[in-house]
Amino acid sequence: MLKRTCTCGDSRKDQAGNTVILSGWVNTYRDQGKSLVFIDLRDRYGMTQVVFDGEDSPADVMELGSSLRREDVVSVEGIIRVRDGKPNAKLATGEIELVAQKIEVINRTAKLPILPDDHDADGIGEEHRLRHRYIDLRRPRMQKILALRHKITQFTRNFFADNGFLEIETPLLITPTPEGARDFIVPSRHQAGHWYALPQSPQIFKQILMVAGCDKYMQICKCLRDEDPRADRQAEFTQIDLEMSFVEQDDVLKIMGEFAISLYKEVGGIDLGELPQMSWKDAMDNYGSDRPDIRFDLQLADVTEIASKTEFKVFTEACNSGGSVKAMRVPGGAEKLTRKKTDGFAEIAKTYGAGGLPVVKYQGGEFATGVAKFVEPIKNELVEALGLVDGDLVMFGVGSYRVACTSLGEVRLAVAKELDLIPEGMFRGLWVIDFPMFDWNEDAERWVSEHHPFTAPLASHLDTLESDPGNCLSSGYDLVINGAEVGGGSIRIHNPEVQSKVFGLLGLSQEEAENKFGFLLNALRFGAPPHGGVAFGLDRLVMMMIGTTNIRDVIAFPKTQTGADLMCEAPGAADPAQLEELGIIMREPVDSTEQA
RNA sequence: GGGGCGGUAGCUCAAUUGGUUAGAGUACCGGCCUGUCGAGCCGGUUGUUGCGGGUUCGAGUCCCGUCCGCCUCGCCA
Repeated sequence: MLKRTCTCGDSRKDQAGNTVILSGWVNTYRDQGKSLVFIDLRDRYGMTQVVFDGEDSPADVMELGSSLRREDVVSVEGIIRVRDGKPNAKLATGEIELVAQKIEVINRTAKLPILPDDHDADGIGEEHRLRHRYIDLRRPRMQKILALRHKITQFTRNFFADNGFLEIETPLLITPTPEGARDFIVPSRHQAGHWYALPQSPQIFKQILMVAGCDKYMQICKCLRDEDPRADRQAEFTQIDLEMSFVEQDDVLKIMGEFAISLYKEVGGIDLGELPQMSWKDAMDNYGSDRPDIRFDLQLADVTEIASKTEFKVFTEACNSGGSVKAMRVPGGAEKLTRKKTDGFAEIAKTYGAGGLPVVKYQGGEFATGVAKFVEPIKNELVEALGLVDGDLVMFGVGSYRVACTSLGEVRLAVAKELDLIPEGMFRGLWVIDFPMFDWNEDAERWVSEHHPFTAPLASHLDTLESDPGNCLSSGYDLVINGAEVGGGSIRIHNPEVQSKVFGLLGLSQEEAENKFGFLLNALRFGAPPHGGVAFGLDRLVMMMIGTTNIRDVIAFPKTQTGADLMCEAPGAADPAQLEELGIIMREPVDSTEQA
């Protein structure tokens, strides 16, 4: 084999005259006739133009050169020379070319299902890209993403190692636990009828590592949650998982904030600025979200009290049933937002549980259109409360507190997009803190954890844990950047009695708690230090730095909406003998030959 | 589980109101061309219109079912 001496991204003008060997894929060929052929040879590092020239290349090399087609794999030995023709400004190697002297055609490609060069690949359906991922990943864009992801994990390991964290692995085959997401489960052969669960996160194990005296732990680990995916999440994803002992909330936020800021700066070249803290209540009140996008203003105001003075049934019903009316002033919205557009925003509000989206314009000192006649009696109060100026438009979020806030909060994001209020290239992050401990679930008629069941109540709220769980605040915190949750964590409960109380509030009996979480409760009984930590979503960090909203772009071998790997065709049928061994009987036989 | 969009050549798409032999670009094959770089010019091969059923003289087009992909609500401690 002709062994390469440098890569397709290396050569520059000052190496003219050198003999080198390049190996790679034929990105494109340009056949100019019997005795002049160009190919762009591509590898991970770049592209170099190779020229087969009747005057300078041997005849047999010339002939092989002209037979090359896209994605053939070749090694070429040749002499670097400054290009005869114009340089190509698009290539780092654009000033030189390699004059072929020897060639080895290592592998010719079969008929290509898709083409990998970025220009052609832009329009290729994702289904084809996933099915033929080995070709898709050759694209420079995908190579760039894989490299960035590597840089992020590398930076992460270095940062935390420098700060005294130990990287410790935790098991993949663990015991199923109640609460949280749906588990993926794995049958046990030795104990037929018993099942492992795959971890939703290493949460309990990292806490136990703290009890075990490890003090500072980190791991870059796969987490698995059998829930329906979205554009920015899928069942199998990766967390940067961390835990620290003998710390309070501010200690954790300090070092994790330093990590985030330096990661964005060092790897992404992005200035995050400082990371302010905002309470969950303020985030909900002012931004209608627990992950507020603070790159633009457009804040919400509470006008419940004012709205209760109207005769507008939509308002008064919400007010009388303990709900809220939120208002958002859109500067200049009276002109910019047509009826058609506000109708579109109303659809968004409805998606998030609101009945609709009352709207009113403020022009010439009067309310116009929409619900103008209903809000006329509270005009002065509204103008003052919202600081309305001529040409503004006001949107109302109505419903329960959470519906009023979140529906209008989602509309806020849509309005910002519509009016182009989000500055390009800006990154703004913050810590959202002081989450509620619990949220009341109507269907189950019980409290559910806002964060997770191991989150400690704020010390100042410990007394409300049992007396008023709905108003008990936790020491949970989320890192939010540009409106996306990129990490979250909490100070954990290190007292077995408090942990038992929380399990009790979540509807787990003492017996169930011992049954399901006994090992954690035991660990807490044998000398648990105060501890807390964070988990960052690695996929989201990569997405944000590369500027994509598609999580599959940042995962080498991602899954589809139905959890399939189109390349290896997982999941597949099991061999009946395997099932027999595991003691599993299928209710209906699965056709193992089935094809899509 | 619900809602929405899509599936036609290897790929990206077109195909009038249901109407002749389903087209174009690209890839690939052949030919021409010595400075191209998304090369160009000429010619050619390529179809279970996702799958199954129905309506009709006639279905890519209409109806029903189903599969796959994407977006989304629920869900994601």
